[in-house]
Amino acid sequence: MADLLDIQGANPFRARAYRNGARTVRGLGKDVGDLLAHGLDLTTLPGIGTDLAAKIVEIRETGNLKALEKLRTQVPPTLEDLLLIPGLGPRRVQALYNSLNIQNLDGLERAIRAGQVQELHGFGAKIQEQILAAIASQRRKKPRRLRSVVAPEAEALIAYMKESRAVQQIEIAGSFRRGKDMVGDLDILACAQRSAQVVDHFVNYPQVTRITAQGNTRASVVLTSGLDVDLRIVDRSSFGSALQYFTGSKAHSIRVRRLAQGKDLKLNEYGVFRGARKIAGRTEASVYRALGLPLIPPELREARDEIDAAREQRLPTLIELGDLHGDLHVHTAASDGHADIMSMANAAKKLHLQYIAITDHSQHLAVAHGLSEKQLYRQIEDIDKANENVKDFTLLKGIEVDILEDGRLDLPDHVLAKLDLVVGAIHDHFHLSRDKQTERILRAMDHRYFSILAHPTGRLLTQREPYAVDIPRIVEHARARACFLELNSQPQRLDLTDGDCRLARDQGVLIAIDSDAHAPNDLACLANGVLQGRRGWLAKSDVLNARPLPELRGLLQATMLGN
DNA sequence: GCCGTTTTCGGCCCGACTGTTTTCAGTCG
Repeated sequence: MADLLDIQGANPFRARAYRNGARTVRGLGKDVGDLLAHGLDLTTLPGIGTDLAAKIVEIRETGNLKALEKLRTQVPPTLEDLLLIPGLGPRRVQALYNSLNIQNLDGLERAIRAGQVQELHGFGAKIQEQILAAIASQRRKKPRRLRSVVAPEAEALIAYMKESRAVQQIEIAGSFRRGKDMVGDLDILACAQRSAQVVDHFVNYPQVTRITAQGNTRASVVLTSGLDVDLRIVDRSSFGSALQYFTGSKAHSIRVRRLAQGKDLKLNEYGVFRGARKIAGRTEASVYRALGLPLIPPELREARDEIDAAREQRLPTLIELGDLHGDLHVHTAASDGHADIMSMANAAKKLHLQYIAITDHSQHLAVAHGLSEKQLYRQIEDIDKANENVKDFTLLKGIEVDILEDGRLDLPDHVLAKLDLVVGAIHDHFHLSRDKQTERILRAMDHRYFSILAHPTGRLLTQREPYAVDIPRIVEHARARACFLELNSQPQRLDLTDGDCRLARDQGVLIAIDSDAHAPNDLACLANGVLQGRRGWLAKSDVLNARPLPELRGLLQATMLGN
């Protein structure tokens, strides 16, 4: 709607209202349809008034939006493709359509080659060149990448930048700093007095294949990997406000700037100003303080309700990696892992953990050499022996047991009864209906020995969509059943999502942040899970494996006795 | 189209870079 309204030349603030509303819905971290089903009045959400609320209801009930269909009869929807070309915004697309009746990429290319476009005001040789290049490479919005894939690239670039003496301070900002599981590009903020020198150093990074913009205080490049990187340089006295601005999210920034406006202040990347007088900016904390807020951690800056929470002094103290005492989902070579029990235990000890649970696969998952009942009995003996040989560390006996299609567990009760915990997981029949999949999981959770639901949506980022499942119902059931949900720390999984974690937290359901390690080095993945948990507002007290061993044992036993 | 601790009308985050201009519009983040 917003794109088409812009092209049509409608009131730009009307188009922006649609974008704001869309951003609110996208940023909820929950399915807006679920919220409607639970009776939420959408007009209580920021940026959603009676009109947009009614349109959302219409989409949910009819799968359609009449206003959009009508708009599409007035503005060819193929014009949206033109907006994806860098350098083409609504005004230029509008000019192309109105003056030359250009409706799609093919028409645009023909018109440029025929020399028609250069007749238009504002279309010089450079822009035409740029458009042709973009059409040739079919350049669309770039796919987002796993944060964990970008991380080493980012570290290498930062190390390079620090070689320049002109760089006084440098920090990664953007969605990377907010800890998102996927990032679109890399935003880097540096602090320097001779900024042109830093820009020069940056664009000469050997991995740079293309410079897309270069000025005195900012530059944009593309690396050989295809990653877009933006660099911004400010003076030391503005580092905090620039970091706040460059970290985003966009929606969060807009709300913070509005808050400033309401206090007769102006916030930009150079600082917080009262009239011409700068009252803050050196640190992020000073910026938030000037607005009457405590420092909001980057992971929370998604324009959900963090600003209200900050104002009311009810921001959580977020979980940190060092708060974890153990890991409740670890594999060994007995199934599809690559190391034995003692190797995993020693690796965990090095990370200052006090306990891990050995949870190999069960027999149904043959491809992972899942354990039979007999093999599991044998492993239980192995773990008992291993416990005699480790000091100041405990190995818990567990299993990652398959949840069968009908919701039964893959191993008989008499062997599950011998374990400290039972981690249930779905590894097949991903395409059941949402109701069936949810019922399947709920039934498994009702099993008397069920402790934790592993990777609750089965998603594999960049590879596989989550299976259809009703997370709010599962959270509600976990609360009633007093069992636990896993936040899987594998970089491609990271389910529960941040929004799911928040929901569980709000319901008082404890989350296990597990590595799902298949090798000793894999335990380091816990850092990914902690970051995601922070995005889900989790405090230490919300995390099952942040409990010391005696307390953990009590909670696990209560789960079993509860049946 | 949304919103309100001056407001139900009249505002709406704010600045850098590019290209095409001779002072700025469009785009982008």
